[in-house]
Amino acid sequence: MTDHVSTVMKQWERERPDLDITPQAVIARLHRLALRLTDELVSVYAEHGLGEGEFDVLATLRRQGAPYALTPKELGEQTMVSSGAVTKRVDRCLAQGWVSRDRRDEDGRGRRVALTERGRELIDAAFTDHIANEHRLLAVFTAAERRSLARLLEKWTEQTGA
Amino acid sequence: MTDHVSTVMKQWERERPDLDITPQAVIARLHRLALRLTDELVSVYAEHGLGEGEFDVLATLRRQGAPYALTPKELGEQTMVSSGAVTKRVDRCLAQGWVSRDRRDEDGRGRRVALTERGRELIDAAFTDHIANEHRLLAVFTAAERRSLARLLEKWTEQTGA
DNA sequence: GTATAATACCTTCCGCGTGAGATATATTCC
DNA sequence: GGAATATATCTCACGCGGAAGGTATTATAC
Repeated sequence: MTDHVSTVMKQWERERPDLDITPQAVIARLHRLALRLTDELVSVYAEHGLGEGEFDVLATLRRQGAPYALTPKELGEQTMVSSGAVTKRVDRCLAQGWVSRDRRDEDGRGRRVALTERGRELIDAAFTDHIANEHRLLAVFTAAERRSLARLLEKWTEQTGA
Repeated sequence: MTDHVSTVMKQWERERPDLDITPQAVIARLHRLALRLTDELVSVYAEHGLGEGEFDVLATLRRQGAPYALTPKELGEQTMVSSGAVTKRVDRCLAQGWVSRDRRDEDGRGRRVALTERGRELIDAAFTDHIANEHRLLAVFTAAERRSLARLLEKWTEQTGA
């Protein structure tokens, strides 16, 4: 009860006693935690010379299975960023030789972004470290707590439609 | 089990059976959820003409209680952004007449950022809507689930040191 | 009391994502 | 087949935050 969010909540209870600010116990904490976790995850990406956007692109391609390819549109849908962001992220990966970008024969409008051999090796190494990092971050919890947390988040996700 | 994260996890299980990717059930979901929630919260700020940064500044000042003032340094510590970001956020609030920024007498290096009357009225209205929004977002859960979730997040926060 | 260091804030440049619009190709409807 | 529309991608201007460096003020050491 001595963390930042608790302090903030006490301030609001004093200043706005007309409001029930209990949701903050969940929502504010979740946001702070997400920020903190992002920093932790990004630092591992950085060890492999990857930014968050690049990791996102390479990992998304990798998990599709061979031949590790998607269109920019699919990439954007799966990673939840705008089309402009996809173009730039792929540009950066392209400049490093991690992916190729070709015209698709079936549809001249479409492109096909695919992992190169170097890209696949890189993301395999980075992803291995990434998962180890996630295990480390979750080490606080017992297996039961993890399941409980996963279930609650899943329920929320479903309802909220994310 | 049909949400995006579940799909992604199945892909990884197929592609990297050497890894235990169960942490993703928690971490990936938490990140997606945080993004989605941020969008929901920001849309309410926007109804009051506020961006996330401005809301953050005004709310932080408001919850301090009268006279609703902090130094830029304190503001940055509480909102977890860089000093450059504080300057710009305060600049924007200043331009709208929501805060004042004066030199402090005790220490000529320091400044004192304070809510104006207009700023206080604005954040009081916006914060009321904000809390209603949070209640709406948490309506999925029973009271017990909320407590459970809050407790798990708090435990994680403490351990991680956020 | 003066030189040095520390502190608080601001300025500037940069990277990244967004969103609107531009371009190229494909589809549909007559 | 041609016009209108739809689709896929890219381009560009913008906003925002980070980080490094600059300036002003205060504290410290001698």
